[in-house]
Order: sequence, then C-alpha cells, then structure tokens
Amino acid sequence: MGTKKRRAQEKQIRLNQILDAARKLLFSDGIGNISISKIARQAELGVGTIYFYFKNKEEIFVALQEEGLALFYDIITKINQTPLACDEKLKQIGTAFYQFSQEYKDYYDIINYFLSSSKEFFEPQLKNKIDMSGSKILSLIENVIVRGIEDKTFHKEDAKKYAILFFGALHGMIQLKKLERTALGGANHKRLYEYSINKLVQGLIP
Amino acid sequence: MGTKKRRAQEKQIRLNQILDAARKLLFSDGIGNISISKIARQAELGVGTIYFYFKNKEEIFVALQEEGLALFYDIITKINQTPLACDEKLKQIGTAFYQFSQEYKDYYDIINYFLSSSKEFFEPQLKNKIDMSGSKILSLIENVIVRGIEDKTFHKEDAKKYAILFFGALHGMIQLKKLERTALGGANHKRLYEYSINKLVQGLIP
Amino acid sequence: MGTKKRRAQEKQIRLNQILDAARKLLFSDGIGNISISKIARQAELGVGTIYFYFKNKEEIFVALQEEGLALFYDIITKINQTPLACDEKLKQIGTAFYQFSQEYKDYYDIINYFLSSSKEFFEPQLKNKIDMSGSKILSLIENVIVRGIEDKTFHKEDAKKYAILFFGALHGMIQLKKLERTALGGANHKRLYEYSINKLVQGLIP
Amino acid sequence: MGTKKRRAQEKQIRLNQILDAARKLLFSDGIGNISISKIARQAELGVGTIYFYFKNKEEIFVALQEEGLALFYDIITKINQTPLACDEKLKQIGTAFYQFSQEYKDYYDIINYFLSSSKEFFEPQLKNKIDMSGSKILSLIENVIVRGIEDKTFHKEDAKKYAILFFGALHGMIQLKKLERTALGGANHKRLYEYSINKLVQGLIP
DNA sequence: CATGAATGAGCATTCATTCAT
DNA sequence: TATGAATGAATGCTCATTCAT
Repeated sequence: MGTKKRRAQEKQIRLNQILDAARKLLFSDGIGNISISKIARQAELGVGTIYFYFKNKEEIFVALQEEGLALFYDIITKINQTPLACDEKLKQIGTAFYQFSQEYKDYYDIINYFLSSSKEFFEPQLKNKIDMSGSKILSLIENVIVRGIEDKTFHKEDAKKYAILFFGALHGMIQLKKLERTALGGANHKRLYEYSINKLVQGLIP
Repeated sequence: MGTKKRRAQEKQIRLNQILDAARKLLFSDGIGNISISKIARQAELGVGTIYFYFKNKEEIFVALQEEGLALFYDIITKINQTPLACDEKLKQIGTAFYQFSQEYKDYYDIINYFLSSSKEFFEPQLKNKIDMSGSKILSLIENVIVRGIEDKTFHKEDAKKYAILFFGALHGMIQLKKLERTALGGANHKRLYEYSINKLVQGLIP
Repeated sequence: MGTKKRRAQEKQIRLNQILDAARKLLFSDGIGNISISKIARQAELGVGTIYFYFKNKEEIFVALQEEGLALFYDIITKINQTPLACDEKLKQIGTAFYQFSQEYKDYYDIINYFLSSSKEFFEPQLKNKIDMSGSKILSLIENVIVRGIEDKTFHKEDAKKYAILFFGALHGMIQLKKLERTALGGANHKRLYEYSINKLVQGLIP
Repeated sequence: MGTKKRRAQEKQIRLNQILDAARKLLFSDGIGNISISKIARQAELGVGTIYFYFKNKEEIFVALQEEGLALFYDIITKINQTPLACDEKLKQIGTAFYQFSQEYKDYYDIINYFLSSSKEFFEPQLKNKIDMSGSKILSLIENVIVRGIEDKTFHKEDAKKYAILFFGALHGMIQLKKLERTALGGANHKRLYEYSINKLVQGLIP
C-alpha cells in the first residue's frame, strides 16, 4: 500500500508544481497571457504532462479560482471569528471584498473570468466543485446575518437570500470601478463602495 | 454640394453595413468569436475597408455596446414615461434590466465585456463617449429617485449614489445567474433577482 | 503666360507641402514607418493627390534623399570655403560626415536605404538625378584633393578615385557603429572613425 | 540513451530543413521577400513548427547571416594558409571580399541587412553571438597585419584598428557599386575597388 | 508516466496602389 | 486637379491540443 500512497503523493507534488507555475504566471502576466506552453516551461515539465494532470486549460484556471476563493474565505473567516457585532462584521466583510479585488487583482480577475463569461464552462461535476467554494463564502455571510437576526441586531430576513444580494451587489459595484472617471461623474469609487456597504447593512437593521 | 451630402450618406451606409455584419456575428457567434475578417466576409467588404471605417476591432465593439446601451435606455425611458409611482418605476426598471440581459444577451455580453475586462480600453475620448451612454442610464435612474424623494415616496437620500448602487447591485446579481444550480443552493435566480429589486427599493422607502 | 507660371508655382507649393509632410514623418517616425496615407494625412491632402505628384512612394524617398545630400553638400561646402589647408579640410569633411550621420540620422538612413538595398530602384533618368547629388559631393572632395596636390600638400594621386575611396571608406566605417560593443572589441567607434580619417588623409601626404 | 541522441539528431535535421528552405528563398527571392509562411511552405512544415525551432524571423536571418560569415571566414582562412607575403594576402582577402559580395550576393545582402538597418536588433546575447562571427574575420585580418609588421613588410601600426578600417572601407566601397554608372562618373567599380585595396595596403607599407 | 515535436487555423493590422467621381 | 473609398494580399506570430515514442 505504501507504493500507492507514494504515487498519490507524487501526483500531488506534480499537481502543485503545475499550479505553482500557473499562479506565478497569473500574477506576473495576468490572466489574458497564460498559455499552456508557458505554464509547462515555467513548471519545467513537458506540455503533454500538463495535459496529463489537467484535461484543459480551463481546469487549471478553475483550480486557481478555487485558490482565490479559498483565500478570500480565509480572510472573511478571520473577520467572522472576531467578537465584533454582526453589522460590523458584515461591513468588514464588504470592505475585505474590495481589498481582495484590489490586492489580489489577479485572483479576482480569474473569478470574474468565469462569472462574467457568457460561455457555459465545464461539465456539471466540475462546476459543482467550484461553486461549492463560492457556497462556503455565501454560507459564511449568511451565517453572520443569521446570528444578527438571532441577537436582534438585524430584523427578520431571509438570510440566505440577503447574503447573496449582499455579495452580488458588492461584486457588481466593484465592476463599476472602470467608470470612476466618467459615468460615475467623478464620484470616488471607493467611497461609493463604502456607501453601498452601509446601505446594504442598513437594509438589515430594524 | 449635393455630392458632398451623398458621399456622407454613402459613408453612413457602409458604416451600417459593417455594424450590421458585426451585430449579426455578435448574435450568432458570440462576442468571443468575432474577428475582423469574419466581419469583412459577412459584410462582403475587404478587410481593409473595415479598417477604413473603424480604427480598431475595439471601436466596432464600442459601437455595438453603444447600440445596446441605447436600446436599454429606450426601454427604461418608456418606463419612465408611464404615470407609475416612483417605487414602481424603479422596480420595473430593475426587471427590465434583467429581461434585457436575457433577451439581448449578446448586447449584455458586450457591455459586460468592457466592464469586466481587466484591461483598460481605448483612449480617454472614446472611453468618455461610451461611458456617457452609461451616464444617461444612471441619470435616468437618479431622476426617478429624485422624483420619489420629492413626492415623499422615498426618504431623503443621495439620489446619484443610490442610482449607482441600484444599477451596480442588479448588474452584480445578474452575474450570479451561472451559480443558480450550485452556489445559490438551488434558489431560483429570477426570484432572487426580484427579491433584490425589492430590497433595493425598500431601502429608499421611509 | 501668367497662368502657366502660376500653375507651376502652385504645383511647386503642393510638392513642398507633400515633402514637408514626408520630412516631418521621416524625422518623427523614422524611415521604416512612413506610409503614403500617413503623408497624406500629415499634408492634409488626399492619398490620390500624393500619387498625382509622385509616381511612387520611392519617388518621395528620393526627394528626401536629395534633400539630405544637399544638406550635407552645404555643410562640406562651408568647410571648403574656409582658408584651411587641404589636409585639414579633408579631415573636417570626414568628421562632418560622421556628425551628419548622427545628427541627421534620418537623412542618413534614407541615403543608406537606397545605397544598401539590394534592389535596383527607379528608372535610369531618376537614378541619374539622384546620383548627381552624390556626384557633387564627390566632386567637392575631389576638388579638395586636387588643390592639395597642386599646392604639394598631397602627393600625386588620382584625385577622383581617391575621393571615392575617401567617401566610401568612411561610409563603410559608419556602418560598423553597431558592432561597437561586440565585434569591435570595445574599441570606441568615434575614435576608430577619426583614426580612419587620419589614415585616409595620411595616404595622400607625401 | 540512444533515444536522446537520436532526438537531438532529428531536431538538428529539422533545423537544417528550415534553414535549407530559408536559404533557398533567400537566394531565389531575396532577403526582402522572405516570410515565415513562405519558409514553412518551402520546408513543408507548419508555421508553428518554424516557431518551435526559431523564436523569431530574425533568428532565422541571424542563422543565415552566420552561415554567410562562416563561409567568408573559410575563404579568407584558405588565403591565410597560403605561403604568400602578408601584403599579398591582404590584397587577396580584399579581392575575396568583393567576389563574395558578388557571388554570394544574398549572403552579403543579409549581412548588410543587419549592418545597415537603423534598428537595433536582438537581445545582447544573440547580438554577441553574431558579432563574434564578424570578430573572427576581423581577427584574421588583424593577424595578417600583425605578421606583416613582425616581418617588416608593414610598418608599425595598430593592427586591430587597421584591420577594422580595411574591412570597413572595403565594405563601404562595395556599397558604392550602385553608383557605378552615375555618381562614379563611369569609373569601373571593380577597378575602383582594386584601387582601394591597393591604397589600403600601401597605407601599411613603410 | 512523461515528453515535446508538430500542427495550422486563426488573429489584428498595414499598406501601396487604383479609380470613379 | 483633387479626392478618398476600396482593396486584399501579406505579415509575424500565438496557441490549445494531439500523439507517437
């Protein structure tokens, strides 16, 4: 059985090797400039090897997206573990989302890549897997809201739905960043975003 | 001087010819599969001719995006002209946005293309032009809110900011469509969207 | 006859207009980036108009080349008019050639363009015209040498041939500029060039 | 390990296949008319394959240039190995250069292509590699001069510098070929070239 | 398991030149 | 004279994927 185990480990090592390379390229060249052969070169592996571990270029992207989501999940988990009041937690989660989109721009890009693409990607199972990463995030937010309802910080509300609205709305607001200097009429985007957080949290307060 | 005029008309005709071709391809092949040579073939023109009328592939996309924005603007203008109450208007605008994203999926895609791309597109002037189309939409929404505040349907609020939040949030919600069967936990996306509209309008009601 | 004259003048004006534009582009964008339509745009004329005045893109280049040659001729004419000794004159002409290739890099490029191209350009008459500009330069150098021979600064020599050698050799030396940091083994190119001038002049001294 | 070796050999074969095609095109169509797709077609390979073996179009040109330089180096090496006197050797090298520029016109063109282009080509390492081929040639000439100085055929002189002058000057003289029937005033170019060789060698003789 | 050579359609863009008006 | 619309071949280059070894 030791062999089997070792095999599995080696497989994992290769997998990481590839993802390390892909991540590096993601952060150095941006999502639009990643190619399989670049990844192969960076990982010091053959192109074919990449295809042995990943069916697709997209599958690699998915893995990176999951990394990004996991990272964001970690961030908001920390917020959730603080002894802050629920409304405050929610605000901090919102702010963290913005920061994440700026600091980990490339992770955000790759998440956005899947979200905004009009194509339907991957087979259901794969899709499931990814979305579950998103689910965890939504669940956490939902949880904060539930707690808030429980301790009367928030009024009664469909926590799940509101969590989705909260996340979706802020995601949409981030997208408007580009318009800062034009359609937004010069309004400071960051400020606008904070305004949005506040409104969304207010919407929960009795 | 008739010649001059006719020339200008002919030029306009060609321009439309090209945009017709591009639009057709947009709707048939999707934004990711439009290439200049395809457009040329579709328009029965030489590749060079396309470049005579448009500096860029992107410039064509911009034109199409403007079409989409104009179309959406028309739709919500009609809503605005009804004698509905402001809150109701706002809701209908929200719903119209959703419908637009479904019925004119490709126009929505192209708008999304510019919005979600991490690249900074086009020179400032061009950018301005496009964003101004967006501005009109935001202004209209803002206007509805202002009226609502005036007639006490809505409480006092920074109408401009709220308009942006309204639009941005709904835009973000539309993006989540993909997650319908997974991260959203089976929640019906359309219903979720309507829920969001309601919450956003409620946020304005005293 | 006034009409005829005026016509001719107008033609000259247009011609200059075009050359002005071309020259401007030569100096701003470099010889490799001049296109007829760019020239047309710069000159605020139609593309067709350019073709009315010049049969060819190359014909425009020829005109610019002549300008360059004329300019260089002016420079060395001034040197020739000084009361310097012939050997000194020759040296200064050599130095001036180098300076010309650096300061009027683009003129030099265009001269080089014709000289180093393996293609045979233009019909004989045109060719003649251009080369005559070169002839004048060679004649001037020849003249300096002749004077030098007359006043015994130089020993007897085929002045014409030596003039060509002088010019050709220095032209060749300028070409080696690129190799400064490699094949030339770090030898300073400018110094090398001056060394060459000296050797070439010494070759004339008894 | 035989496999590895064979692989390498096959790779070399492909490389030659490509260079053969490129050389053929160079000689048939001239340097200005070589395109990657032409090379691919000629070599009966896919375009991508070319790019697998050469990063660049320029890299192929460089390879061809090196071929040319190596060929010329071989020629003058043979001259150097004869028991001729140094001055005679130098003259023969000069003559060989002329012959090379005529017989291997296309190789000469490609060398000229890099030398006369105003663009700075390739990354330093590549540049180094090429120029070293030139260096070898210059070194050989230098060597002949050094020997001449040693055996008193030549007077004392900076051999390195003079070698460069010798080569550069003759290179420049070759460029003037075009002017044979015009600016050179009908002087026979070949004769002129030989005159130049003589003068340059005389410059070394006490 | 791993390799890496091979593919070839595809891409955006440029440009000299022509010609009907 | 002057225009400028139209052309379309040509260019260098990329890249996901396959498959024989």
